Amino acid sequence: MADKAPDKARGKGAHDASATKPTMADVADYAGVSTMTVSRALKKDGRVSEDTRKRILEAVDKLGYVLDQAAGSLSSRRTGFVAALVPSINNSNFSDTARGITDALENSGLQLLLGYTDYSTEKEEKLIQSMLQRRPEGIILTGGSHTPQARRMLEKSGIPVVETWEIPEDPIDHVVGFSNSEVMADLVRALAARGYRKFGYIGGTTARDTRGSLRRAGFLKAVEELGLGPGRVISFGVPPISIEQGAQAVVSMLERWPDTDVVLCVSDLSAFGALMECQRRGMKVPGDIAIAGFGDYEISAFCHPRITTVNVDCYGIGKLAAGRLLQAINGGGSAGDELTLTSYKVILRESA
Amino acid sequence: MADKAPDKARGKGAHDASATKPTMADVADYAGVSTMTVSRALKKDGRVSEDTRKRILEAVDKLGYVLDQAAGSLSSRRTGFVAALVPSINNSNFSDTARGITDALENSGLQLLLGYTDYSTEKEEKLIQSMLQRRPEGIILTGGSHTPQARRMLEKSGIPVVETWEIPEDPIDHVVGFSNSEVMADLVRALAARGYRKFGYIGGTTARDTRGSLRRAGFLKAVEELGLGPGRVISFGVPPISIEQGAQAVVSMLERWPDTDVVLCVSDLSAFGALMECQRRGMKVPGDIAIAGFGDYEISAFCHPRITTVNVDCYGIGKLAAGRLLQAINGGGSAGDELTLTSYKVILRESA
DNA sequence: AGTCATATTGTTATCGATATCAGTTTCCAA
DNA sequence: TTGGAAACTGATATCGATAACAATATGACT
Repeated sequence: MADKAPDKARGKGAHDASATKPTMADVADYAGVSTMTVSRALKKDGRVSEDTRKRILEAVDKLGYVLDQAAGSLSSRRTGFVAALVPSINNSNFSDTARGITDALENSGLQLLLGYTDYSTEKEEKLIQSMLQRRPEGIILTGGSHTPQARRMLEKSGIPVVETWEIPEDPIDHVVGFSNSEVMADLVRALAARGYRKFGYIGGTTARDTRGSLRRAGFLKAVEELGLGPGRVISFGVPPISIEQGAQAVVSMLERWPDTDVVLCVSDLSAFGALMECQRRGMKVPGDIAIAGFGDYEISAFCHPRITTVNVDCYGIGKLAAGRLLQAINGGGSAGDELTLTSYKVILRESA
Repeated sequence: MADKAPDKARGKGAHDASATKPTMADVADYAGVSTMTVSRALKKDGRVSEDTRKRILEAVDKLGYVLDQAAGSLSSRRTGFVAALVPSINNSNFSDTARGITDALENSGLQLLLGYTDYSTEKEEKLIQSMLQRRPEGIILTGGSHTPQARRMLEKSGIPVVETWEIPEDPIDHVVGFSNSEVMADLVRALAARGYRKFGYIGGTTARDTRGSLRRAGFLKAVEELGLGPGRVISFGVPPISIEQGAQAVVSMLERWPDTDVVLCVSDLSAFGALMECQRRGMKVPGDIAIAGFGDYEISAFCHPRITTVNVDCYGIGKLAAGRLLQAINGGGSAGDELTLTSYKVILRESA
C-alpha cells in the first residue's frame, strides 16, 4: 500500500471563504444591465440582443456566477424537475426504467431526481414527503402499494402521478405497467407445455416486495388451474433476494420436495443462485431439475445453461411513464387513457 | 376572525381563487399564530409550547400543507443536501458506496442527491453545473479526472469536495480512495506467486473509465517489473464493459495470444463473461486458462469456479467520504488530513 | 416589590431570482 | 415624415420561507 504523503501543497482547498458568492445583481452591475436582462440572457428563450448577451456571459464567466435555482423556482413557480422512486439502486431492471425516463425527459427541460425506497413503503412515504417539499412537477412511482398517508399526500399535491411496474386495483392517477401475476402465470403455462409437472417457486419472505407477492400469486393460480397444484413455495430472505438467497432457497426446496422438477424464481439473480447451487451439488440442470427466472438480466443469457426467463420491457416502462407525465404536465388534460399496458415475452432457454 | 389577516389580497389568481395550495401563512392564520411560530413548530428544534405545536400540526394536517423548501433554503441559506456523482446507476460497487454515504449522512439532517455521469467527464461537468445551481452543501465525486471547467466551478463554489475511488495527482480538496494501479499490481504479483507467467488484461477501449486505465497501467507496470512483460492487453467495448464484452474480449485474447495463461479483467462482470466464454469453448478454468476479476461482486463468489478478485472497500469509501464531508461542512476547518486511503484485499479463489 | 432569567411568540427585513408591465429604440411601410 | 409593430431593456412587486431582533408573559430570586 502506498504510504506516500499526498502533495496537498498544490493550490489551496476549495474553500474560498474570502468573497461572498456573486448574485445576479452583481452580474448585472458588471455588465451594466438590469437583473432582468441577465435573467433573460441565461434562459435560452430570452430575447436579448447578441451584443448584450455576450457581455453578460462574459460577466458571468468573469465573476464565476452560478444561478440559484431555489430563488428562481420560488419566483417562477417552476422547479424544473420530476421525481421518480424506485425500490433499489442496484437492479438492472429498475436502472433500465430510469434510463427510459431520462431519455424521455431529454428535451423537455425537466430533470430527473431519483429516490430509493429500499422496497419499503415507509421509506417511500418519507421520500415522497421530502420530494414534495421540493415541489416536483410530476412523480413516477414503482408499484401500486403505498401507505395511506403517502397516497393522501400525492392526491393533495395536485401534480401528475404515474404508477409503474404493476397494475394497481385503485390507481392514484396514471399507470404504466403489466400484470406481474399474469406474466408469471404465462411462464408457468409455457413450462407446463414443455412437460414440467411439479412446480416450485422461490421468493422473498415478506410482503415488502409487492411485485414478488403478485408473481407468487400468479404462480399459485396458474399451477392450480392446470390441475398441478398445490404449487410448492419457498420463501427465503428479505427482498430483494439475491444470488445467495436463491442458492439457499433451492436447498430448502430440495429438502422439502425432492421430486420438484422445475423451480421458478422471483428474479434472475435468485435463479442464478439456485442454478449454481444445484450444479455445486452435482445435479444436472435441466435434467435433474429445471430452473427459470424473471426479468431477463444479462447474466441469464451468458451463464451455462442459459436461464429461461421473462423479459419485461423495463426501458419502455420508463419511457412511457415519463411520456405520460410530460403529457399531463404540459397538455394538462389527460388524453383519456389512464392505463398503459407494457409488453413482455417469455424467453425459453436451456435451463428449463 | 380573519380581519386581522395581513392585506395579502389572496385569491387574486386569474382562475383558481379557491384551490391554490396553502402556504405557511394559511397555516398560521388557521392556527391563530404567526408564520414564524409555524416555522418553528415544523423544525424539530423549534421552541414552541406543546399546546401551540399541537394546534399548528392540526392546521397543517387539516390544510394538507407541505413546506416549500425552495423558499426555506432561500431564506436560511441552507439547502440541506449534498450531491454525489457516480459513474453508473447499476453497479453494485458504486451502489455500495452510495449506501455508505447514505448511512453516514443518516443523522446529519442532510439528504443525498445522486447523479450519474455515465463514465463521461462531459456529463459530469453538466451534472456538476446543474447540481451547483441547487446549492449543495458539499459534493462527492467519483474519480479524479474532470474537465477544466468542472474543476473550476468546483473550486469557485466554495463548498467542500471529496474525490473518491482514486488518488488524484492534484486533488481538488479531500480524497478518499485507493490506488487502482497499485491494487491491480498487487493482484498481478499474487498471481505471479501462484506460478502464472503469461499475463493478459481485458478492459474497455477508451480512456473514459479512468479507473480502468489506471488498473491497466498498474497491470503493465507490475508485469514489467516481474520481468514477464510485455503484458498482453485487449481493449474491447465502451466502458463499463459488461459480461458480453468480457466474453468477446477473451476470444480476441485467445486468438492473438493463444498461450496466455492468466487473464485479469477490469471488473468481475467482464471476468464472468470471459469465464463463461472459455467454458463454452470447452476450456478448463483454471487449467487451460486462469481468470481474475476486480471488485468482488456477488456473482464471483457463487459461480463455478469462483472468481479470484480484489475486494475494495466500496461501502467504506462512501462512509468515510461522507464523514469527511460532514466534518468539513460543520467543523469548517479541514482537520489537516486531506487524504484517506481505504483498504483492499486480494481474494484468491479457484478461477486463478 | 423589584430585577432578571427563561420561555414563548411576533414583527420586520431580507434571501435571489422572475413575472409583469412599462418604457425605449429600431426599422419599415404608408 | 410618421405611425406603429417588433425588439429590446428596465422598474417594481412579488414568490414563501427564515434570521434577527423585539416584545410579552411567567416565575424565581434577592
